[in-house]
Amino acid sequence: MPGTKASTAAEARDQDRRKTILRAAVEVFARKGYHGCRIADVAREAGVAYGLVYHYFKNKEELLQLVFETGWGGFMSRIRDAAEANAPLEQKIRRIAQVAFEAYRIDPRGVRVLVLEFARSPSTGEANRRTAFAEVLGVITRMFERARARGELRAGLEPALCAAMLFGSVEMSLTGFVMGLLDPRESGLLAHAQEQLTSLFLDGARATPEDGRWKKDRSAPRLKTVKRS
Amino acid sequence: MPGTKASTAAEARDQDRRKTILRAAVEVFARKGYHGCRIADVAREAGVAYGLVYHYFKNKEELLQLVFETGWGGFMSRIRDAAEANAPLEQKIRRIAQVAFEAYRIDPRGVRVLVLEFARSPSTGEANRRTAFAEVLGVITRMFERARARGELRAGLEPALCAAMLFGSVEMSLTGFVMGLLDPRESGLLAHAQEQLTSLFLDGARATPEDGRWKKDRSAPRLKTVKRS
DNA sequence: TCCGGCGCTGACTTTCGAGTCAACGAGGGG
DNA sequence: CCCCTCGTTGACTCGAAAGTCAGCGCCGGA
Repeated sequence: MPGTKASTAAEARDQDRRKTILRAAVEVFARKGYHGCRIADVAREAGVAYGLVYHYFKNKEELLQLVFETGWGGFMSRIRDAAEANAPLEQKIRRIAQVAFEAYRIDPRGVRVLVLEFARSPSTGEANRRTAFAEVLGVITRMFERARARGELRAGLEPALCAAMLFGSVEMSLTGFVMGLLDPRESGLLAHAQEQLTSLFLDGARATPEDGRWKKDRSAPRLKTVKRS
Repeated sequence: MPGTKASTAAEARDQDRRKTILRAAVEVFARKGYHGCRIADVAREAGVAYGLVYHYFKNKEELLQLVFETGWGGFMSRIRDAAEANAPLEQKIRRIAQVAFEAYRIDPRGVRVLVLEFARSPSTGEANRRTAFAEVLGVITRMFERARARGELRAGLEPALCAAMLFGSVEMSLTGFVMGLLDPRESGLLAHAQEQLTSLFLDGARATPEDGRWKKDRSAPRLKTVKRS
């Protein structure tokens, strides 16, 4: 039936347009932040007319809401996969770190939006960000509860606080990268970050009595200080 | 000289007014966030006329800037004291945690503003928050560098990443409290938080041998479940 | 080639809040 | 007791950006 075919093709083009605009929104959002983001900018970035944005999205809020949901949804599902995997705690934590830093490597701009803008901006009021944090922290808390039940967690540690600390570590590290306070190019810091995060979280920062023990042969133990002024 | 006396008294009253408005600004800011904050709200909260705000402050930006500087400045100087104290790493970390959680206990509203609004909102554009984060992370990074030089830090840990993880842990825990995801009243969680943060950061989350021994077979390809239940 | 619909356009309207300013009145000095 | 100063007031101006809409022109079909 031609009608179906045509309408299908039309719908496909529609979706393309939507995606174009959405991608442009991410771009502008990453560059100028939530407040500095004007619909006119999004339209220009997408190469479409101002009014068209309102054809595809009810208003600015809905647009930004969708930008967020897309990005956050993807991130969340990966985190959830990692946290709910059937694996030892160590592997789960490593995977969580991996999800985060890999996301940054692949799409720094998208991470920037999530970490710096969405996580704290009143887009749909506060409910949104509150829900988002509650979601991650909830998932990770449950991971630690299970770990505790299995005896993988050191005694006396409150799962909810562990979750806050783990996610906080991840998030602030990403913030450091995103803001340029940590330089990803420097001595493979980005690659190192994932392993250090896992290691520090599991075994702590304290020097061991027999310090000098290494899990793995690493060639360059000396890293120049990464400090931005 | 009466003139001096009068002008002094006048100046004192001036400062009172300024403080009243500043305090009102913190209030409104905590309640409605940076974006929802209108000068009209601040004026109403302070019980003064709209125009008077502009007598005491150049513009909205300056007003909010001062709100931040006051709060952040106090926080920073305490953190700096803790990080630069002449004490073992463990004590410094404990003090940093203490500064944060104590601040929350005393003035949740102020912490709310700092943690949820200031830390991530484009107030004076981005420069502000970038500077703020750079400042804390810089101070804490230096703390870890000194610790490493003294042999207090486990080998292979990058100070800048340690700093991001420590501060991230603190910040996300506070976020949890501020957002009500962590309940401070619950079994003394607030008091516990400080100790757990220190303990976990220094010694890790991994169960100790007496908790039940786990081996970390990183390279084992078996993703199959670990039998312990 | 002509027609008709609709995706698309961007100028216009509306809304909203920052920042201004002319005037008011309390209170102190002459 | 009056006037003058200046802190204070809040209605107004102005600009910026969200959101609307009347019509244009592209494209597919006749």
